[in-house]
Amino acid sequence: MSDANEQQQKIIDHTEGPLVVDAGPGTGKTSTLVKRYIALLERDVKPNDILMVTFTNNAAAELRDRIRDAMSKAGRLDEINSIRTSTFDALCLRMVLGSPDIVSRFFNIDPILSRKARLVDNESLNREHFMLFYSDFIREHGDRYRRDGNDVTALMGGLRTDLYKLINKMMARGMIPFRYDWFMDGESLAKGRMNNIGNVFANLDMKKMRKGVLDLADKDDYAVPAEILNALEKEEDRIPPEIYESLANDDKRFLMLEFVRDVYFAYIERSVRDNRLTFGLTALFAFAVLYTDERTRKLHSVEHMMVDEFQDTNELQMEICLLLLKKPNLCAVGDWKQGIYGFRYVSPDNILNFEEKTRRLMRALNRDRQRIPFEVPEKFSKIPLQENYRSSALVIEKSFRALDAKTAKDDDVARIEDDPNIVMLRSSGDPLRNEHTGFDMIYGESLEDQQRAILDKIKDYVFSGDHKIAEGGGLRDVRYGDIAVLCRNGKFCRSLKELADKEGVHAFLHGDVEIMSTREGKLVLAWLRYVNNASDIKGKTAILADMGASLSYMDSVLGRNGSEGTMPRNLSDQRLTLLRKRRRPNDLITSIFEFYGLSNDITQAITTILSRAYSGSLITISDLIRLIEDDINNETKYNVDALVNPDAVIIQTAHSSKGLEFPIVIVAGLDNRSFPSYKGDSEYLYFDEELGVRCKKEYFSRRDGDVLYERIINSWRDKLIRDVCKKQDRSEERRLLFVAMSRAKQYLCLAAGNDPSTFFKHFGEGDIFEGGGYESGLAYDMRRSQTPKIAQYSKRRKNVSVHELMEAQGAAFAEGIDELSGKGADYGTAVHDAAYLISCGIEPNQEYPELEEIRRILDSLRGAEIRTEIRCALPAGDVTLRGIIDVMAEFDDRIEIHDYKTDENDLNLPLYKLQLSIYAHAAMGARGKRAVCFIDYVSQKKSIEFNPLPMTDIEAAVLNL
DNA sequence: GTAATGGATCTTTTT
DNA sequence: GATCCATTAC
Repeated sequence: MSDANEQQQKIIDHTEGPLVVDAGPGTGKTSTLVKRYIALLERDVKPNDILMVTFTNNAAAELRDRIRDAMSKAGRLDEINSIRTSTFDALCLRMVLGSPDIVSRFFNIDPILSRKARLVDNESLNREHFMLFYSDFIREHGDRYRRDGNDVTALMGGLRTDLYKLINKMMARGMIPFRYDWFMDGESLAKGRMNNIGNVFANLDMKKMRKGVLDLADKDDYAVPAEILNALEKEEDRIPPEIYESLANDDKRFLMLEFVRDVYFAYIERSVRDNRLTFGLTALFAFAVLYTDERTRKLHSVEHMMVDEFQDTNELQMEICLLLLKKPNLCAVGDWKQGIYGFRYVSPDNILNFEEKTRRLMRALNRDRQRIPFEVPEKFSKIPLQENYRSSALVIEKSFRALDAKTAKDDDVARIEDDPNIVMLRSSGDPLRNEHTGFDMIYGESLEDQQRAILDKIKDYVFSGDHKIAEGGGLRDVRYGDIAVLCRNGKFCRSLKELADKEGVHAFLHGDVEIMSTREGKLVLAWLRYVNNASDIKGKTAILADMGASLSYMDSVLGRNGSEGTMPRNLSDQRLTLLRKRRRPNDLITSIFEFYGLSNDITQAITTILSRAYSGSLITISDLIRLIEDDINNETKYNVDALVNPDAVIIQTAHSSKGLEFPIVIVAGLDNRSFPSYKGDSEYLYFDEELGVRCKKEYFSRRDGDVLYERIINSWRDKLIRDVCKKQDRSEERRLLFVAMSRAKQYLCLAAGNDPSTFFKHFGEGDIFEGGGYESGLAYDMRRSQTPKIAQYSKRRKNVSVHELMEAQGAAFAEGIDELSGKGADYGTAVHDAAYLISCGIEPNQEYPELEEIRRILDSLRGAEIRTEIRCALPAGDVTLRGIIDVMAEFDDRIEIHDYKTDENDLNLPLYKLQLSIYAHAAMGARGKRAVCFIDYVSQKKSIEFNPLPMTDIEAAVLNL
């Protein structure tokens, strides 16, 4: 391990009292943490008294490995098994299951959590559990919330999902309900700080306010009370107190708050009764146990605590940290600039205002008795790490520029040099990185153009020879695996990956996938339905449609055109086989995939998820069906452990790139409204620090004679508050851009489409560094930087179908193409369709003499992964050739490309060789294996095997166009 | 100059 | 259904 730099050493030596480490990207915080750990041991602190907390299992495991390593080097082998590293969640679970009975004491409820309580990590199942509980709650207590001309039950009827989300947010925020009130300051948090922000109203433009109210009064789906309008009439230039009062508080809202609290509390009670934990509940209960029980506190508390990624902690986690300390030795390591998890109710506040928050929380937690056994420390230290060992000076400079990029045209963001919280870094890594570095910007005229420009840029990095990677003190050429493309959203990732496959660029998509919406997921759903109920039309239709059955065929099979209608024999047989496995879902699902010869990362993930759900709380096949349907509806994503090709470009979201580094990074999709994203909170029920718990809808009733009109309408109060009083904070988008850009070690590139965002323009328009005050005194000069010329991707690639290309190859062949065989083109198509059905395991209802040969060919491919009718694309010259491969069989060592021909002679052979060679090159590019071609003359019962023609022949053919 | 209107386009996810 | 921005209206 290399020596620590000056600042790192300060951190290592700082062993007494609270310490915040501002660890920007690439500053070596993990190695500093490891060294600090060893330093503590050398001061005779026992391993049992040092707790290292991280967020992910990976991070915890890595930290543990590195500490072990360092300890064995330091000759401390005897203590190696006492290292305490943990994730927050594992730590909390251990504490809860250690003293489960305390939870009931804290909440004063009858049911008692048992040691066998289970943590359910499937979000769909948890949501479903909540919904079941909620229906029971409404049935029993719904009437309570219909009073005083209000009906919260009706209001919430359509907002159940929002309610579930809100409760989870409140957990993270440390808002805890009791039966009749809230824990600590929960109530004032729920009500919001409206009373303290009178000055917000004082500064409001009365004209704007008046107009806002009057506009809403005119609309059908709002109901502004008459007294508010009257008040507005009277007061000319001052905001009438009635409006102020009505915005801040009103009875309707208070009944809603009561409802939310009661549901929240009853949900906790029910979860305890069902012995069922979620991640949120586990943390909440861990806090409850620590807060209540001195014994548990003593059992788990430590003298030293180091928390990594502290900017990602929420309020509850920070409280748990404080309750776990014997002494004020909390070392919080993180970087507020990388706080990008606001949507999980985390804000960089914990690290930015560490001192103030610690004081406040300690006071609150010790208010009635001393739970934290020390006084609020006098001194809080903050040490920044300023040496960056990852990136070139250029990359660092550009990354920091992200922090003052405007998120909208009129955004007035402070320049980074004016922001006291920003600590500049110097590049201290391999000096070769500063020689071989670059910053580029590219854009295209459309989304696809942008993605093609990205792929071209990748090829340029890899093949032009203009770029070198610094490694082990030397230089080497660029490989695909050095490059990462970081996008704002998953959709962009997926479409880019698709295009990369078509263009033969080796790429690997990292990230969670909506696996239930894939073909594999839908097949399982269809089969489960069909197995569960032999007359399930949806299931049967999906199975047949997947096999490419025609509409008329499906009608006859499903008995829709008057006939009896039976499923094909092999399908009904398969159903019976599966039915016997209905109690063994793992086996059942595996068999479904086997039937299709499917075995890949997606099938793997689906099998695991469904089996796990089954072994948990689900019992029947209909439960599994519901789970899959839920996941499809809710677009639930699951992690898929894909096989990683070490030499492939990594495509992932900017969020998931946190903590990683790559020699070359392309930040993609810097498009207007996309990155930065302008999308606001879509929840109708939400919590906001200032506004408290609010609802965008309200219950409205009007009595007209004997008739009562009831409606759920938009809340004028909420609309006004958000329109007039709230400005939205998009700083997180800047931090996300910062995270993405600072992953790069040497080369950085930004990409946009036809409508670039403010972020993209920030780096492209004019010389933004001119006259700037970059007198930071650091080792590089920012003003030296050039604004790059933006290379536009102008030439749009033309798509050419393989058949067009063949037709263009001269008169000699043209004749043959039009009449594929003596039997005509229609006949050829019919045979192809039948062949497709056979490859899917279905017997076609029409028999052709050629099918015997086709069965023989498919038989000969046993052992290979067979895919049929695949679209493929191959860039050649300045066009992209596209076509459909009849059969592609992938063996371990090779790929076989087959194409059925019904010709009676060999006249078109040279042309077909060209056609299959194109397919072969596309397949070789996509799969990285050699390919062999087979022209299967199924009418003549012979196959011609050959090696694909070289690319030069294909390019020559393109020139003939 | 400012206000009203219309068009385009819309996310992230450890445990 | 919200929200920014460009265009039009005054």
